[in-house]
Parts: sequence; structure tokens; C-alpha cells
Amino acid sequence: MANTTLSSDEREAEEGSRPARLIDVARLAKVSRATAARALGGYGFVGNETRERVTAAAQKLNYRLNEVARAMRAGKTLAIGVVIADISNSFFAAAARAIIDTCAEHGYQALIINTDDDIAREIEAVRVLAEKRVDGLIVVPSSPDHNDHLRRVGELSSRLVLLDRRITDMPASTVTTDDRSGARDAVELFIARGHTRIGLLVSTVAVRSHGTTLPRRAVSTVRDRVAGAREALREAGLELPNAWVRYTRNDLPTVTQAALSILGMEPRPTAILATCEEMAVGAMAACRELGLTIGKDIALISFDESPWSRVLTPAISVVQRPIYEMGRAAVTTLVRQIRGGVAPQAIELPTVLVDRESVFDLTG
Amino acid sequence: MANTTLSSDEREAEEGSRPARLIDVARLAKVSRATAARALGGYGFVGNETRERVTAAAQKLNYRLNEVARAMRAGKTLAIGVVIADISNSFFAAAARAIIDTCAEHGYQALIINTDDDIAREIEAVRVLAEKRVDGLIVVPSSPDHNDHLRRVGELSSRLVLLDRRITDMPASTVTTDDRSGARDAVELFIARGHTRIGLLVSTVAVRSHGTTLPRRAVSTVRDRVAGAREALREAGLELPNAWVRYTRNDLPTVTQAALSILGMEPRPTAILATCEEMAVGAMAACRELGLTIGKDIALISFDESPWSRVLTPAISVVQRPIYEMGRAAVTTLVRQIRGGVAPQAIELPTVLVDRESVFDLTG
DNA sequence: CTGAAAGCGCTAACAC
DNA sequence: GTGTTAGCGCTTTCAG
Repeated sequence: MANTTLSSDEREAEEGSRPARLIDVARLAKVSRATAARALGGYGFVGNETRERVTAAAQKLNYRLNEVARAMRAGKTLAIGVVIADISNSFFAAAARAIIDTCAEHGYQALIINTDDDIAREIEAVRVLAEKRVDGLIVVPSSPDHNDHLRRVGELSSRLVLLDRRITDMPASTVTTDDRSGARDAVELFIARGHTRIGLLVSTVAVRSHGTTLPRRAVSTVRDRVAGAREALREAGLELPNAWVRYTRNDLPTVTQAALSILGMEPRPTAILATCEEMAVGAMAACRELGLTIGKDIALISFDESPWSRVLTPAISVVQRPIYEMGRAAVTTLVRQIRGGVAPQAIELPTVLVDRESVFDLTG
Repeated sequence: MANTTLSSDEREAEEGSRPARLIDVARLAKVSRATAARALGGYGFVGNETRERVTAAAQKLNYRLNEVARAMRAGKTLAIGVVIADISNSFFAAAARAIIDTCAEHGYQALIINTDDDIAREIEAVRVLAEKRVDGLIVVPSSPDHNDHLRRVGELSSRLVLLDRRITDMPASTVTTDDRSGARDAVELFIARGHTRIGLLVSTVAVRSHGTTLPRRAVSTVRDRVAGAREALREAGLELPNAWVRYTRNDLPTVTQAALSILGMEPRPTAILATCEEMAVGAMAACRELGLTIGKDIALISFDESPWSRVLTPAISVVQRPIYEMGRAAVTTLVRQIRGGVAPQAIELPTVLVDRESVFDLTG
């Protein structure tokens, strides 16, 4: 390696001594801070030769804009807060991916906080993000009726998008899917194939372990899916005994218990609608324990596509939701609101039922 | 609702007019900014009665510390940059969950950027995070030998933790798992059960679609797993024909093709080691197409636990890695480095082989 | 076209 | 115990 001599400036750039500031660049280029800022920021009028001198100086000093100072001065952090239940859950992971990428496209950074659907943690998360002075907020609300913390965040409350779930009495934008139709479609498919005993495995955190009554604090997606299923059932003149619907937390042991308790009924359902991946897995676990075969003894439809659902035998039929699009829409709506001061809007995306092999025919 | 009269201050707090600043609190409490700061920040000496007046004023004005100003003044953002391949991938999602939570426990906020294992995007991500003046950096490096961008970040290069993968010639902390042993254990189990024709399905992005030679740019986890498998094979005096190992991108169609090309060989392997969930799913897809049954015609072991792996029939045997612990260790190490200026360290966590039902016995 | 200077909101010496 | 003040690094009028 050539033993080149480095100027003191250059050495500072190489090592981590102290990041160069605008004024250092200005001095090296023999201009004022204002001119340096203009040259680097690409605004205002700067002479060509001056601009080049500044750029060269910045390069030489390895200058990096201090975003913190910029944010302070400008009153914009270019950051967006994201409050979700659990990023390790596949639904939220996919949504987060969309949010992060779309934020980046618009020059924003996403700050993500997990709440595990705990309202206390949600309130705390919003507080923290407000202190960080995020320019906007995307929230997956954990409770359908707590909205105080979302109203009390000053200007942020007009830069707020609710994702996946609606909440009462909150004038904010929402991005949701038409889960009621999704559930209807699923149940109607069961019915068309001759199933009359249809069970519901419903994910919710508003319950201690698992139970048979709709929890008072169930979020809108839960309510919509149950309502959609009930609708289809009612129109077909079918019963939905309490014992066939189970509201449950979504850890595998609990879900398995819940599924077992449905499948242990006499008579037992021949079909199960699972409201998410975890519910489907629990149903599979229960079937395994009982020696029941999916697609033969038990028909299954699950909300949300999983990597494995089309690969199993039988392949699992699912109600697909456009998760990536949801995340993307949340960000674009939010950014529009931040920039334009436009009115909140409600976006509802369609679901699509993908029929594979897990719903066998009973009419034959 | 009671028609209470609000003071002008209170109304401002209710609406989003303009966030209260420290000086507003100070004025309302009739003290100086310094005293207000001390009272609120809980440091220095403040009279009891004064403290109460300040707290009350802050409450009344709905005062929120401005984190941006604090960061600027203190020279610490309390933010940590996280550069990963893809947060919607289950491995990274779990790691991210651990990172975010552990960050929060230490008072830090995680800023996450996806690279899709593209080195150009990784370089850009590091640049952006450096501008944001993050206090530390966690990187899952996408290339084993690009390290310039990680050296050129000034003081940040001493506040850097490499997660999941090592890279050459970089004096940074690393948090990895003992993947070599993991692969060894898996292959040894195959061998113990009488399998002699063992295939490898290896996930990598350093290849166009799928091929049979170790890509020059494969990351350390890929190298380690292949090396571990080869070791076990060699010690048992077994061959690993090129045709039985496939390096592939991890989208389902490509993986399925790769798996098909292994399973189309004559003779074909009776066992497959999949280096991640996506590889296992691809193997399952291929088996499905060929009418082969896992656990009967083809033995399968996969790296990383999946929600569904223990629930299938047969249940899939896996090489578990302590993903949450990895994320947690990355953050604790990093925080120690930020706070203490301690030397970089290499942490290697063990893997554990969980034998379930997907490795059938050929010795009978 | 370029420079001087004010100030974003906060903390931490340093006085009193 | 409490107040005064000097900046952190940047942008942005306002002069020249």
C-alpha cells in the first residue's frame, strides 16, 4: 500500500475524530456558511465555480449533513411513527415492510414500536413518538374505544392514519380491508360445498385465554369477520351454536386448546374459518391431535396468505388481503396529509377468496 | 357533558395549536428555564414546592419534551440504526422484534432499513443513518467482503455490531450462531438414520436464479452451513455430488425449481437439508409436485423454527437458532459499546437440533 | 451572487 | 436552591 501523506483534514475524515460541520466546509472553501448551505442543499443562487469549491471541500472533509440540526431548525423530523401490535407476526411484518419502503420513497424514516395489543403500551408509544416529534403517525389501535391518547397529541392528531382497524369517534384516516365480505365469501363457499356445521376460530387479545362470547373490547376486524360469517350463515338459515365459535389469544397452546374444544363438540363442525395464520396453525395442531385430516374430515379456510399455505397437501384455501398495499396506502395517505393538510379519508381495500384444496365437497 | 370553561392555556393544550416549550412551563410556574428543566428532568436540586408548581404547569400545558432539541444539545439521539435484508422475512422479523424491544428497554429507538441484500442499498442505508446521527449501528451485512462503507462512518464504526454474518477484515462486534455445528448435527442425524444420499438446498442472493457452485459472494452463514454439512459427510466417507447441492434465491418459484432439479437426479437424495424456512417450503412444494412424501420418501431438516413446523404431519425436524437472543445480544453489546467504549467482541450462540418426524429411518 | 446574524428548544456550566 | 447564559449545527431572512 502506498504510504501517502494525508493532510490533517483528510486524516480527520478517515478516522472518526469529529464529524465535519458546515462551517468547516465553508472555511475550507473560503465562503460563508450560508453559501455552503446553498451549494450543498441545491437551492438559492450560487456561482458555478463557488459551488464546485464547496462540493470539493465537503467531499474532502467527508461532510455529512447533521439531520438533527436540520430537523430542529426546520421543525420537521422527516420521521413517521408506527405503532403496531407485534412486528414478528407475519401480517405486521409484511405491513411494516411496505411502510418502511414507502416511507423511504418519500424521504421519511419509520420509527416502529410494538404494543402487543396492550393499550397502556400503545399510549406510552404515542407519547414517546410525540416527544420524538415525528411528522406523522400510523397506528394499529389495540382497542376500539380508547381514543383519548390519539386526540391529545396536538397537531399530530391531524396527521394520523389508523391501519387495519377502525375505532369509534375518531376523525382520522383509516386503511382497512373489507373483512366482512371476506368472511362472507369464505362461509358461503363452505355452504356451497354442503357444509352446514361451521366453526369460527377467532384471534383476539381481549380475552384471558379463550371463550365463546364476543369480547366487549374486540377490535373492528374481529367484529367484521364474525359479522360477515354470521350474515352468510343467517341467509342460508344455518345455526351457529356458541360452542362452535371460539375467541382466543394467539399463542399456539391456547389456540390449540380452543380448536380442540370446538372439534370436541358432538356433533362437531365439518368446517372451520380461521381468522389468521395463527388460528389456522392451531386448527391444524388440533386436527393432528384428534387424528382428523384437513380437506377430508375438516374443511379449513384461513384469513391471510402464508408461505406454506399453497404448498401443503391439501393446499389451504385462504382469504387474501392486500397487506403490502395496505401499508403503502397508509403511508401515501399520511404523507399527503402532512404535506397538503387534506381531510382524513377512509380507504377500504377488497379481499379475495382463493379456493384451493382444503374445502372438500359434502354435496356429492 | 359539563360545559366547563377552559383557560386559554388549557384550550391550547386541548387543540393542537402549538406545543408548549420549556419556557412556557417556566413562565407559568414563575421560575427560570433551568429550574423547570431540573424539576422535570429530575436532576440537580429543586425545592419541593417549586417542583410541584413546575409539574403542575407542565401538566396544564400538556408539555412534552422536545427530543430533537435534547438530541441536538446532548449530542446523542438515543437512536440505533438497523440495516437488515428484509423485515418481512420471518427470521429478520423475529430479530427485529428483539432489537426493537431491547432498544426500548435501554431508552433507545430503532431505525430500520431494508436492503434486500443489495450492497448498494446497504451503503446508502448506512449513509442515511449516519446523517440521522444514530448512536449505534446494527448491520446484517449483505456481502462478506465489502467493508469500506462500515469503516468510513467516523465514530460510528466503533459503535457497530454485525448480526448473523461475519465479514472479513472488520474489527466490529459480531453476534452469530454456530451454524457449522448446526449443519453437522443435521447431517449426522441423517447419516445415523441410514441416509447416504443427502442433498443441500442453500439460500443465497449471490446467484442469479439457482446453481451448483458456491457463489464467490456468499455470506458467512451460507459458507458455514455448507462447510458443516460437508464435514459430516466427509467424516462418514460419503460423497456430495454437485448435482445434489443447489444454491438458490429464495422466492418460491425459484426454490421449487432448485428443489425439483435436486430431486430429479438419478439416483436422487433421500434426505434434504434446507438452510431456511423458504428452502423447506420449496422442498415441500417440489415433493408435492413429484408425488413424494416427506418423512417417507424424503427426509427433511430445516434451519430455523417455523410456526407450522411442529404442526404438520409429519412434524418437521429443525435446527433451532436463538433468534430473539441474537437480537437481544446485538443490542446489549452495542449499548455497552456506546456507553462504555469497550472493545468489540464476537458472540457465537449455539444451535439445537430438534428431531421430530421428518427424518425417517433407513437402517431398519 | 454572497455574507451576517437571528434563533429553533434544550442543557449545563457558572453565578448568585 | 435558583437564575443567567452560552451554545449544539443548521436554515433563512435581510443586507450588501
